[in-house]
Amino acid sequence: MEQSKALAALSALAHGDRLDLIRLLVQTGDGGLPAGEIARTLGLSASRLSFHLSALEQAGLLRSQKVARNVIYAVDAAGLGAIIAYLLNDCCMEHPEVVACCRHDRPDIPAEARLRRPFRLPEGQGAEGSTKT
Amino acid sequence: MEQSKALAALSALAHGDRLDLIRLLVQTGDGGLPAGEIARTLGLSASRLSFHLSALEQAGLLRSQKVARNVIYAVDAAGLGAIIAYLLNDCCMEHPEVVACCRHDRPDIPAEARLRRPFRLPEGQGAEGSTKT
DNA sequence: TCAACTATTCATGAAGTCTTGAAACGTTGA
DNA sequence: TCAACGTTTCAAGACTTCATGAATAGTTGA
Repeated sequence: MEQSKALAALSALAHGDRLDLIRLLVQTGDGGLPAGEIARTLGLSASRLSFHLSALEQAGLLRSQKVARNVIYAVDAAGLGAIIAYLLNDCCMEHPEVVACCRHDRPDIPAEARLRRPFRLPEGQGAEGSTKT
Repeated sequence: MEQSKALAALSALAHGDRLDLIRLLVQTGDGGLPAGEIARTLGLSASRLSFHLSALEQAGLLRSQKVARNVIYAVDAAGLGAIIAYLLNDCCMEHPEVVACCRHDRPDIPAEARLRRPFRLPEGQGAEGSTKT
């Protein structure tokens, strides 16, 4: 990963609402959520959410897909993994103590917390199958 | 780790010069480097470097120690590990694909690259043994 | 005590980001 | 065709961060 992309991802993550947004979408899983649902859940105005969503999508941390009149957002796991890998490997050179600090197990996170609230579209509305530009 | 601390750390990391600074100090190891040496290595003005150093130290990513007329800076491995752990565990809930993306081995980083250029003080100048406020 | 050295702080202006509300755009169903 | 809906875009102002050079402060050795 280039440094410029890493900087874009770190800047995108350095904001409370956007961190909440990532957490929500990680919990939701690959199905993702439509923008309006995210706005209601996080209590954000439509325009503010749209601003945050596009910041995260431009940074490669989210994917979006237009479905009917909704736009469904989901985390881009590869993008999230890449920025963490950048910090761990490129930046910290796999420094043994850094690695030790962040690779401890977390038995306190129950498995069901990881993929809750899967989003289901109303019947009859299929996905378009391609990622939005 | 609280979200406010994570945000401070992410903001501090979202800057090219500061990422270079972390990389340099990770490579240098626990001995650290004095501010002037860092400024010369990275080609930064003294005031600009001081600004970046205090941003990183306030975010808990560096430690400093006054030694003779120098201030020696070194990475805070626990702090660096904590922000990576925050992203991986608290934010991404150990999402399997995210974890898979960032835990691949990196045999391309030679071991000697991790702790090069250890800094040695001129003889007779001992450390004060306490971290600067 | 004084000059040299190391590092930090301060003031200034430039540049960038954030928030808000209004307007615009495309989709859907009547 | 038209109104309702979901979402994005835009403009303006508030706020924050950044870069620069000058001033300040502490340490050392003569």
